[in-house]
Amino acid sequence: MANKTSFWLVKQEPSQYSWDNFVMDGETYWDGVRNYQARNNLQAMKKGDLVFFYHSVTGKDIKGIAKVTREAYPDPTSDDPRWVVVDLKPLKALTHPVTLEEVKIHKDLQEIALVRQSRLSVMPVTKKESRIILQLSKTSI
DNA sequence: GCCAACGTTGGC
DNA sequence: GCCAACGTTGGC
Repeated sequence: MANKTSFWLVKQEPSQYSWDNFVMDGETYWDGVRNYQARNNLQAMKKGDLVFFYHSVTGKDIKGIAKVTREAYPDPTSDDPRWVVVDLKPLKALTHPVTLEEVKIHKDLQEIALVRQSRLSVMPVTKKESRIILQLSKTSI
């Protein structure tokens, strides 16, 4: 993995758009973000960055990793120019999905935005946190 | 189903 | 510009 690669995490309710839907689509634009903080995170994504895909509400676990294939551009589902999307492509399903519970009990994941800011839907993940999540998931990239 | 944590809206 | 009221998200 390139050292400049940043990690992110996006949340989605699987009843609306699950990891399996995403894999079947092959590639998608990440639309519907209507929150400035989440939007700013989308805009900060660079092509090649890696994005954890989290199932909220049902499942509450990190299912897989996606790759940013196109940087932020205006949200085609909105007339409002403030909102943007990025293109994401599935990279790999996690061998072992990492549950919110596992994240919460890990002493080095106490500060992760997923726990601290439960309502944010697009958030940065530090390199250290990413390494731990990958370890917990028994997945290498 | 409840509620905490936020974000947004609108009256002043 | 403040703040109360309201709406939404998401964990429990």
